[in-house]
Amino acid sequence: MVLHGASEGKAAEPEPDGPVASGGRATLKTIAELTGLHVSTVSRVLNGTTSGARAASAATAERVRQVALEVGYVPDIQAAGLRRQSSRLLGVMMARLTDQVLASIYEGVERTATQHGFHTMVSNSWDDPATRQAHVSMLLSRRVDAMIFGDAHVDGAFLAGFAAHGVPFVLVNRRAGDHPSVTCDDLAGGQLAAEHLYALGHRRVGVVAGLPYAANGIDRTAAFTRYFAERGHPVPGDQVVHASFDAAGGALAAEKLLDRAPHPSAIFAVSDFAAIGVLGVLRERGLRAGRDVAVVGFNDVPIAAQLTIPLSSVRNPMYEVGARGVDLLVRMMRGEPPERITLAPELRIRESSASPYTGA
Amino acid sequence: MVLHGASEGKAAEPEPDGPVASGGRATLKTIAELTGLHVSTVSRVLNGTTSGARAASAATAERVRQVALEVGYVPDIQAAGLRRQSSRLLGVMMARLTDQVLASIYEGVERTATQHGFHTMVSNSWDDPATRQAHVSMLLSRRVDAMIFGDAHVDGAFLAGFAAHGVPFVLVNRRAGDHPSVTCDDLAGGQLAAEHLYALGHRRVGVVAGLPYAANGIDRTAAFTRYFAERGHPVPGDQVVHASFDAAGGALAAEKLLDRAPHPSAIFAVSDFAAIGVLGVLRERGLRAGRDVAVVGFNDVPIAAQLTIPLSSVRNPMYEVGARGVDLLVRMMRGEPPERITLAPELRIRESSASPYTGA
DNA sequence: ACGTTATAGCCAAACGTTTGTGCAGCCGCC
DNA sequence: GGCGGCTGCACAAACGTTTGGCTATAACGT
Repeated sequence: MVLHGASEGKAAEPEPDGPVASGGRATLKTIAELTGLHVSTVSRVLNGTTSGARAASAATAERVRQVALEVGYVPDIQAAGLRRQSSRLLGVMMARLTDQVLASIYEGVERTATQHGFHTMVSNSWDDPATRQAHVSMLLSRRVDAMIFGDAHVDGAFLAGFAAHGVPFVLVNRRAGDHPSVTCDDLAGGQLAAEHLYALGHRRVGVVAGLPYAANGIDRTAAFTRYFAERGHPVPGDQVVHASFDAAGGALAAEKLLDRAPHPSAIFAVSDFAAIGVLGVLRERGLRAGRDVAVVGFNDVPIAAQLTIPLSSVRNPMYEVGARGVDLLVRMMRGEPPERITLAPELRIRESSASPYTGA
Repeated sequence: MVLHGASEGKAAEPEPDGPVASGGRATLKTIAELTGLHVSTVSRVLNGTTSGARAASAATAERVRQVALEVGYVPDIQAAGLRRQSSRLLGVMMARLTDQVLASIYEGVERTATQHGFHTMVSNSWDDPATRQAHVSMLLSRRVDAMIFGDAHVDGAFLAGFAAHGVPFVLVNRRAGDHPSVTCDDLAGGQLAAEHLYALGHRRVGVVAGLPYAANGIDRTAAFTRYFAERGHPVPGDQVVHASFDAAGGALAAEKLLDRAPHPSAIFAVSDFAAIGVLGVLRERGLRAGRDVAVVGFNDVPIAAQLTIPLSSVRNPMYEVGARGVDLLVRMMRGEPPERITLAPELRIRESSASPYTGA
């Protein structure tokens, strides 16, 4: 368990005639000199190329591994990547990891990438084109083998340019154009929320719609409003307000929605944190969520169920989205065709939307 | 803004006599051949080594930059790192990025590292030794120039071993031993919470203490209980319960604390998300936070103020912790001495602990 | 005995950079 | 007009790997 560097060896150890490079960290050369073997042989042993013709003898292999352990050899992936022309590195762009949804997706990405033998390098783009561009250039510079984008804009302008690099990529969380992607089935999710509120008797509803360039918010909103429109209760344009996915955005949007008289009897927020912002504003105005105004969020983050007024939400399999995204990417790198995958959402009804509309 | 690869050039362009390596992506060699210069000259130009004696002429430099742009050259940092023996990469270990506190700290780390010309590579350790070890080995393999640990265990066993690598590091979020670190002043923070609740009249208090190996939780708890003990109201051992920092952990701990009769009149949770778990349990038991039981959290995450019962909290300058951590690390790499820095917390009183204890 | 084949390992080139050194040409100076 | 110093670039050696090709020995079948 305890690691130890090359410099930790016994100082008085008698050195073989040749000057053993004991200066910096141990490299293949260090081991080669110590064992009297050639560096290529050491490399093959350590890479487990034991199968096939090129294998070393069992005894040699054992000796190499022994010495490698002793000197605390740790391979230089940079050098290997240079030679191999592949970094075994996946670049990941997220809008921001303080968004728990994106952090959860990233966990799925990281875990699954590790299983496939890839490392990941993640950056926050803050949904800002310049920052995104800078970080992507950085990742390209580090020769990532592929990319995962969790911050796509629905217009797909950036991705069109990026595709020219020939680096394979898949989108998670937000789809865009016909690029390969793994997302929650946001249309189905939006409809679930609509069905639920409609069934409760709500007809005057408002939507906190998320950022206008994010496909997840767009789809959730579109399916939701379509459902009401199809039943003869179209949602007026001013009752759909765009805002950031966090609590502050939700609060801002709620202010606008509730300034209208009569205020909506139900609010659908396309993100739980935005919904929490809505709950806060309701309380400030002396309205009780679940009684005066029904609230439904999206994603079903862990705290949704723990809130003082537990929040109804559409469950988004976030970890799964990340995991499946990497799976798809790996398949694509093997030459399999790109896909657009959607994962099924699930409605979780809680107190914030439990009681039927009384027409108050 | 739009990127374009080397393969995007006009196909019919007449090539200079030598075979121009137009196959894969553009390298220094590509540019060298296109300009008729030597690769070393190109390198110097592109690295902005314009100062001093070795500079290229202004005309040459301009031509090089022009061609570099045309062929869409993007440097190979791996190769540069190999030669330069420094990756300009900072490794970051966090317990898990779905913890908004750690994600915020990471944002500070990422931003500040970028300012200093470093890239960051972050991994989730899940507070699990084996996973931590695996990811750290990975980062070492990628030849990180330094490390930031946000997941230190207070015993410091792992770090003692790690120090042998000679890779400089600083701790953020959780201190350990006398390793350099940047943390919130958790002792001061715990005391702030204690002073506040004591002043309100609470004498029978409980603590949700966080994970037993996390110094931040330990310090916050220690200062809190010490304050009460010094005033003749020691907190019984069974009223200090350890749990994870998230809502689930807080809920679990709250169950235990409230099973006791009489239950505590105030609960201090060393994390806001744990506090939210506490709020949930209070509600389930028909107790009202802020009236029946005062609750104070820690960190002051954005949603604390937005909750239906806004949560009192001790503000932790999380972003700042990350940023200052990198600053310190960079200074250390320049040879300046290590430090242990603490940042001042600040009490934010809200409804969850606004009313004085009535002795109910 | 001899050709064939498998085994075990060495050799060297290559990946794309950076950087110390060498070397022309040119300018100015005495 | 010789010479020192500067300018502007080229040369080549690294950095640590991986990998195709090669060689020497051994085993083996005929």
